[in-house]
Amino acid sequence: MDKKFKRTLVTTALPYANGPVHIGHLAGVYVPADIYTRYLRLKGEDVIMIGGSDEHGVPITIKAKKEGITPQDVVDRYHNIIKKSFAEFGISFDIYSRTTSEIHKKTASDFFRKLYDNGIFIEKTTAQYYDEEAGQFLADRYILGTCPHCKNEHAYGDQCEACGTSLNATDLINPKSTISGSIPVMRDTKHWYLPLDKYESFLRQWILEEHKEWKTNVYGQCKSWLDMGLQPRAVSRDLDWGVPVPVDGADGKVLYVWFDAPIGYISNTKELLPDKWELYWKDKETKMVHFIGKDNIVFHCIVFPAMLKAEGSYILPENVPANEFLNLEGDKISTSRNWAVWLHEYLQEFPGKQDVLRYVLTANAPETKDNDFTWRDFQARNNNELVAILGNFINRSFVLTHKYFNGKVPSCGTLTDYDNSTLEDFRSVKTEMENYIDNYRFRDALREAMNLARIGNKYLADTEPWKVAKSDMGRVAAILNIALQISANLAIAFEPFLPFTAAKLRDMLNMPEAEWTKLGSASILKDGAEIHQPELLFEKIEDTVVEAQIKKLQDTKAANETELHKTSPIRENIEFEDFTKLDIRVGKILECQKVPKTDKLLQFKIEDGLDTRTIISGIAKYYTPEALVGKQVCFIANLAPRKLKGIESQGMILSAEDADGRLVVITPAGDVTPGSEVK
RNA sequence: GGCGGGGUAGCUCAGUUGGUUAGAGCGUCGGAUUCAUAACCCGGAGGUCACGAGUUCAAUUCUCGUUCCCGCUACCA
Repeated sequence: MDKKFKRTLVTTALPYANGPVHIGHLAGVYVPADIYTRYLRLKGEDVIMIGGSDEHGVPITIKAKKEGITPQDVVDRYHNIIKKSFAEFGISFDIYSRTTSEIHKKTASDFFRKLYDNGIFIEKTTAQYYDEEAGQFLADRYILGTCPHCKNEHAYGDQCEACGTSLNATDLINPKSTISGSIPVMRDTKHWYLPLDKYESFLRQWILEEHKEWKTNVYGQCKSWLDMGLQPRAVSRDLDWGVPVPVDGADGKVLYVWFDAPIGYISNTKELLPDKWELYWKDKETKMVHFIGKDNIVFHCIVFPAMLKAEGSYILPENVPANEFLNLEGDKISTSRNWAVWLHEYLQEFPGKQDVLRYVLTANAPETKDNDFTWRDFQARNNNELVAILGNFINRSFVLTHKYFNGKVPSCGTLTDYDNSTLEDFRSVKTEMENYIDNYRFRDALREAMNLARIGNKYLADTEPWKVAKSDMGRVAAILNIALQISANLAIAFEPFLPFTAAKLRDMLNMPEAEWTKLGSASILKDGAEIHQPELLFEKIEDTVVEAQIKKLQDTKAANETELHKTSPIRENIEFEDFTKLDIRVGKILECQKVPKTDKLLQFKIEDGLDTRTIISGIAKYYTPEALVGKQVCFIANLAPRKLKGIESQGMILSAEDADGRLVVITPAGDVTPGSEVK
């Protein structure tokens, strides 16, 4: 799109306030967004960058319950950590607010109400678990029961953490409310749905036809969703933590967190600019850009635009430059496994080194595919690039100027052909960088900036002012003038990427303002202007420092291993009668085949002594059908039948689960008659 | 299983609307140099562009199949 815009609205994915921020968040969203915003500001454009914490949703209420504090306590804690660390790291939000703010509650509520009044939503009544004692509906996470898969008695309604299986609340055996401990009952509840299907043709046209320039990963995923066909999505939940549904008779219902969260972008803009926020959200000449990670593509490209379109008065994003994921030392970053480099810890352990991390995360940003962050790479990029190329060039320019010209910018006089070709080289950097940044290619833009320093180093190496000084000081003056002009250019070029370093460098150069328009100019510094003594911009990072970080991660890994291999405690005793209710038998596998269109399911035909029966079992990852035919297995014969992928499964084959999750079927040690009871 | 993204030099990654010698940074080897944080500068080596088939005068690039990694989605009685 070659449209001309008057202003830019940059939004950054709202971090979920149930944990601190890590390098994956930074590389995927906040560093690129900050670079983009700083760049536009430097060009003098009208731009605002919006951020905030996402503070609603079930996981936060669970965490609060676990720790015996209120949800508000939880979000207060993490919101403050996140906000503080962002500020310290130099992410230059115009506002960093939160979805528990009053202004957000009102904005989200009004937004819902407008769609409601316009008859956009579909109302649907479904049956869900209800806790009669507590008088409320139960989110899946609030229901505990026995996992039908691994028999863990502490499985949640959405997932069994013992075996990793994702569940429906209705799957649980002996469901119990975690709030009151009572047995929940099914009760009808009404919810509102956004009919995404009605916006399908609009989205098709808008994305697939009008935004072919979006990144391939973004465009591809949108196309995938549109081709699958969109379904209405519930926008409300039975929960007491969130924005209440502003409709009569909706007591105990709140906006579903994905509906609530993106509206946070609007609320936070309102909070920042109470009088002119609409300019940024409703004027066609505003360019809205959502910075997100790849896990958020659907919400920002399909769901949120459908919401905005339904409302009617808002603009839609011009681009959604989603990044892929950053791995850490070869493994996926994981909050729950503590496999991460946490921003607040980094800031403590590497004081004053914000720009080093910003540099590394940008130079190796996951712009087109998942990338890997390693501490060795962090060290190498610092020592070989920031110290050796950028820091060193600045230092030698300053040292030479102080040595030969008492710290005053010498006048350049007449230029040689070589001087001119060097000036030519760095003049083009501005256009190159603009081209890259305008297309969200920050890694390439950063490389261009670094090339400026390479040009400088080469220039000094080729012109050898320390030799020329013995014969021709006029020539030395010209050389150092150019070296200092390159330094001044570096102070501008690096400002979006390394704001702390750029500020320090400007200070050393006595250069109060960085103006993007001057990038490429060889006359930024005036003849005779005084420059300060050089300070080192970067320092080497020693082996011991990165080794300590690697050790820390290894310890985490070891702790996770231990945790994984810990045998779970024996559950509470049951009566003999409870045991006799179970009818476990030995059966012979007559036939076995994979259930089509599934990864994990095998379908068995089993001789049970009286007849044959069909059983489905999720062990396809560990057994091929051929390997099991003819074998004898133990199975539960009186488990209520259940349909899976349209096939009725009449029982459950017993397996042992190893620490790594591998399933091994239980077979009798010797052949027995099919149908024999297991006691 | 379906869909999307990816598999390119020792490492981390670019790129190719199909066309001679496929790039960068780092690492490595060699040279030069000493203003500079043992830094900089110059040069070399290093790739059957995941695998197999097809289309084509020509495929790393297009098509199909296989395989591995990541994400979304279905699924574990």
